[in-house]
Amino acid sequence: MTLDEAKQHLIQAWGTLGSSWGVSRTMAQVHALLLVSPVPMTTEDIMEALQISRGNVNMNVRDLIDWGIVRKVLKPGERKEFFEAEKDVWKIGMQVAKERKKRELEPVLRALEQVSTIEADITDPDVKQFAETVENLKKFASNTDKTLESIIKADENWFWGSFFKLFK
Amino acid sequence: MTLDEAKQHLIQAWGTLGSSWGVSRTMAQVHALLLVSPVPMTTEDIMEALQISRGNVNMNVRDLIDWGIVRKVLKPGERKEFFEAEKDVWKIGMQVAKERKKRELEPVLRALEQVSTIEADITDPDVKQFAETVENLKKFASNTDKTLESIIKADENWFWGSFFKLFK
DNA sequence: AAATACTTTCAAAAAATTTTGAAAGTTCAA
DNA sequence: TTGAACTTTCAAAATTTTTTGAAAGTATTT
Repeated sequence: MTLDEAKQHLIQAWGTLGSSWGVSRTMAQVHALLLVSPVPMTTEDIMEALQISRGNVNMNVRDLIDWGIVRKVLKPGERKEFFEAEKDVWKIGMQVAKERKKRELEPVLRALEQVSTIEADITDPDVKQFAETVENLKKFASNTDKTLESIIKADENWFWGSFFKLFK
Repeated sequence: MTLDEAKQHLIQAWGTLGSSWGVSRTMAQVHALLLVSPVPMTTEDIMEALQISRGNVNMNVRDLIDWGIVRKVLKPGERKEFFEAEKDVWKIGMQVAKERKKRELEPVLRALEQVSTIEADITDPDVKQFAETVENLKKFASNTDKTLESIIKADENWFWGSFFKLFK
């Protein structure tokens, strides 16, 4: 397998996997492409490499930037914008965990909170059962949320931890 | 809010959230419906409650059974099949973690493994960079995999743990 | 064996999502 | 201020996913 073949493979695989992770194929492919590119790429480079339209590249790159795993790079003297992916896999993982928590977990919690304001006859066994199920879901979701939060916080503290050690 | 309104709310919310979790809206709704139903439901009940077709109910219920979070229940004397959701939220979480690991993480690992068989000039800095990125992805994915595995194993052992204590 | 009461399948239709590309918008140099 | 070099937007088109419903399949009763 040559380097280019291997890259092609990885980009395709990442794209396929993207769909099962709830990310569009193209967004995953753009990410993979930038991830394995040794240098930042322009919109045109990405269009060329993945054979997709300008608008498509623009939207997907913007989304990746929103996710915090791709950065805009401006080269002095160049008008064009270049893009590069975060290469530190741990940072990518943390960023994705953070975003998914925000986008997926927090809405669940809000929805459960709203539903648990049900004011009905607690003696009704059906109401009791429902309230209990919702309560359990809430506990589970909020535990998951807190666990993720502390992992993320611990990771962010790591920097400050080493930073302060310099001064102790 | 009445009980039925609260149930409707939860089903709708679960459906919306499903999409961002890579699960189809309807599958999530069927799951929510069964989760808040105090009794097992038939295909017809589900059709009626969610206003969807027979085939659709059949497929989504089958998928939920594949995921291991819904069970077929046969009532003596009844020809129809009834369905009920696993109500233990921790068990649901574990089951979902287990399936997602199998369906999402393991394919990533296989794809990375395949790509890392690249046989190219290691002195080429581009090849080196690529190999390193893939290596890091592999490490991260396999760490995640192992962590999940041990949580799942620990959870499964919990039962045997208490079971053996009875005999010590 | 035939009728009945179900469940499953799957091709076609509908719905949702993604992609395109041309037009509008922006930025900057001259 | 104008024009060149880019980026962004968005309505329409293409694609993918989901849903439907009728036909086929299966099991049970008579």
